[in-house]
Amino acid sequence: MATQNKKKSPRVSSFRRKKLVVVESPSKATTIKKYLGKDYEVLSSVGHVIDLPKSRMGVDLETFEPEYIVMRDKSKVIKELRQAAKNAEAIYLASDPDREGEAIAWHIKNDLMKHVLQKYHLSVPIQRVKFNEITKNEIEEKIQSPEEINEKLVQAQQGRRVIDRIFGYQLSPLLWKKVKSGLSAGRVQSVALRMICERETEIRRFVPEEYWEITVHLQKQKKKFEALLSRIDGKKVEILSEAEAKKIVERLEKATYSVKDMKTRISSRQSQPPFITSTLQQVANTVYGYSTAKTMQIAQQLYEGVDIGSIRTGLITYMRTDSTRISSVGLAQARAYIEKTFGKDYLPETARVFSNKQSVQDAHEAIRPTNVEYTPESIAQYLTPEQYKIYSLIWKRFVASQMVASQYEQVLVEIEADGLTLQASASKYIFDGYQRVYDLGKAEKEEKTRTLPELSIGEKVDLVSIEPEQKFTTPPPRYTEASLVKEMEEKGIGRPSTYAPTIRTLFERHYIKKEGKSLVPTLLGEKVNELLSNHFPQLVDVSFTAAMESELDEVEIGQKPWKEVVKDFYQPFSQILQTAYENIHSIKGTLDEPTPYTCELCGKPMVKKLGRYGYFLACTGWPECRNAKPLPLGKCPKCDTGVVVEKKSRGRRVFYACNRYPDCDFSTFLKPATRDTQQVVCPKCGSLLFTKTEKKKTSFLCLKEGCSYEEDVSV
DNA sequence: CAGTGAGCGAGCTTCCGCTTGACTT
Repeated sequence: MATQNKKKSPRVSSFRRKKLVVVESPSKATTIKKYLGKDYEVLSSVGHVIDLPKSRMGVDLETFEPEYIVMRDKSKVIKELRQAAKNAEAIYLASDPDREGEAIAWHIKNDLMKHVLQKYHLSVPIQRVKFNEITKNEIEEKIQSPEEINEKLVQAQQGRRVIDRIFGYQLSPLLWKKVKSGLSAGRVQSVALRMICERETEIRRFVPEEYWEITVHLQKQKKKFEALLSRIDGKKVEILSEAEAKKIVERLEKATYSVKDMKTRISSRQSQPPFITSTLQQVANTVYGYSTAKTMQIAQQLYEGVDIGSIRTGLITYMRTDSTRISSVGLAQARAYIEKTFGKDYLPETARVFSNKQSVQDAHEAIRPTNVEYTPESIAQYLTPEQYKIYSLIWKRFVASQMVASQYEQVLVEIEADGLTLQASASKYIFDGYQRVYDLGKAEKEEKTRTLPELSIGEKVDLVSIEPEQKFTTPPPRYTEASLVKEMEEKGIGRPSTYAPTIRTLFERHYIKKEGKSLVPTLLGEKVNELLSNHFPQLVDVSFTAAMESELDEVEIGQKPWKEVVKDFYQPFSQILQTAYENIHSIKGTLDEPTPYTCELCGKPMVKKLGRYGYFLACTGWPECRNAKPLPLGKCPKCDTGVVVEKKSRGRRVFYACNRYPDCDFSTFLKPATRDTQQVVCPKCGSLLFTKTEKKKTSFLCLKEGCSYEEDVSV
C-alpha cells in the first residue's frame, strides 16, 4: 500500500448555521435527530448540568439566594453546549416537560447567555420546547411553536432544591456531632427510614391472638364441598379458645344441614394500568425477587436499545415515570394488535384511560413496549434471560391494560345448621378477557374455579367431617423494597428517579439491612430515627413533603414567591435545630453492640463496631489495646477452630470464608442465614448455616461435610 | 456456570432530582 499522505482537506461544513435542540437523555437525542434531519443539531444535557456546590451549603441563609455552579462531572457537557450554541441559528431547550426540566432549561439558558451570547455579542433566540411524546408528528409540530421558559415553574424548583439542601446539609452535621460522623438525613431518606423503623416497632409490640376457624366438609349425592363457619346464632363468628371451638364442633356434629340461600352473580375484573416505575419495581420484586436497582438497570438496557437481528432499537419507553398515560401511537398499536391477535371480543369499544394521581408531573408516558409487534417470544433470542423477563412483564401488562375485563360467575351459598351459618362459594371463568395475556394471577385463577354441586334452596346436605383449625393473628409484614416504594409513591415521597437510590443510601449508611427480602433497621438506624422523630417530628413525617408540594403549587401559579416558602420552612427549623444542638446529649460510642468474644491480647470484652468499611470486632480497651478484626459470623463448617468472616473478591463481590485461610480453605458465595437479624446455627453440629434460594424455595443449609441439615424457610 | 482471597477500621462526612458513564475483573 502506497504511503501517500493523503491530506484531508479541512472539513468544509456547510456555512449554514444549524438549529440547536437540547434534550436530557442521549438516546432521546439520537431519536429526535432522526426526526428533525440535517438542519438540526441535537445534543443532550444528561440531566442537570448546574446545581448547588456539593462541598458547601451554597445558600445564603439570610436571603436564601442560591449559588449555582457547573456540576463536577458536567464540564464536558457544558463545553459542548456552549460550542454548539456559538454556531447555532436558534436554540431550543427541550428538556422534559416538568418542574426539573424547566429548571434545566433555565440554567442552560442563563449559562449560554452569559458564556456565549454576551461574550461573542451574538443574538440567537433561546426558547423552550416541550415534547409530550417522542414521535415525528409531535416533534415537528412542537418545534414550530416554541415558548418562553416558565419562570414560576423554575421558582418552584428552586424552592424545592433549597429546602432539600438546607434540610440535608444542616441536619446531617447534627447527626455527626450527636451520633456518628458520616451520617445523613434528608426529606426523603429520613421518612423512608422512619417508616421502616415504625413498622419494626409495631412488629415488636405485636401480641399474637389466638382464634379458631372451622371448616365443615359436606356432601350432596357423593359430591363433596366445603363451607366455612361464618355466624353463630346470627352473630359474626368469634372463637378465641380451644374450649369454645370444641363446643361449637359438638353442636355442628349434631346439627342438620340445609341450603338456606343461594346467590349467583356475574363479576368482572378490569386489567390493571400499564406500568409506572413504582409498579414495575413491585411486580419484578414479587415475581422475580429483583431489587429496585436491578430492575431499573435492566429496564434501562431495554430503553437504550437492543440488537434485534441487524437493527438496534429501543424496546420500551422511558422507565422513570409516574404517569399511566399512553400516547396516541401506543394506543393505536395496542388496539390494532389486540383485534388482530385475539379478535374483536377482546377489544374494548373505546381505549381504556387510567386516571393519574394529582401529584403526577406527567412528563413521560407509562412504561410500554415501543413496538407491540415485538412480542416477548418473537425477540426472546436477542434478549438476556433477565431482559426477557422484564420485557415480558412490560409487554403483557401493557397489552392487557387495553383489553376487556375478564368475567366470572360467582355462586355464594349459605348453609344453615341449627343456628349456625356456614358459607360456601364457587366461581368459574366465563370469559378470560385480559387474563389471556397477563397470566400472573394463575394461582388466583385456579382458586376461582372451585366448584360446588348442584344445590337448591331448602335442600338438605350431609355432613362428612368437621375441621377446626387453630390460628393466630399475625403482625404486619416488614417492608420489602417493593412495598416501601409503593408506600412512598402513594404518599408522594420521592420521585421515580430516586426510589432505588434512596434505598441504596439507607443501606450505605448502615441504617437498614436486608433479611431475605425484608428491610430491617439496624441499631444505628433506630437511634438516628429516634433522634429525628423525637426532635423533628414534623420534618420526618410523611405529610411534610405533601405540605411542601402544596406550597410549591402556589409558587407555580404565582401566588407566592419561592423564598417565602423557604422562609416558612427555615424559621421554625433553625430554632428547633438550635435547641437540638443544646439539648441532645451525644450518643457517640453507645452504638457498639456487645458480643460473646473477649480480646485475646488483654482479656477485655470485644464489641461489634461500625467503621468506614462496615462492621468489625474491636477491643473495648481502646486506645490502650488496639486489637481489631473482622466480625466472626459463626463457626466454620469445615475446620473446628476457625470462624466465618465476610470478604470481598477483587471484583468486589462479597463472599464468606474461614478466617484461618490459607490454613482452612472454606469459602462460599451463599449468604449466612439470619433470623431476626441474628445468625442461625446448625442444631445438629453447631456450625453457621447458609441461605440457599431457589425459584420458590428458600432454605437454611448446613455446609459441614456429613451433616445434611436443611431447613425449608420459604413463606 | 464458575469462581473468591490485603487488612484496615476509631476526623472532614451530608441533601434531592435529573441523567449516564467510568472504573475494574
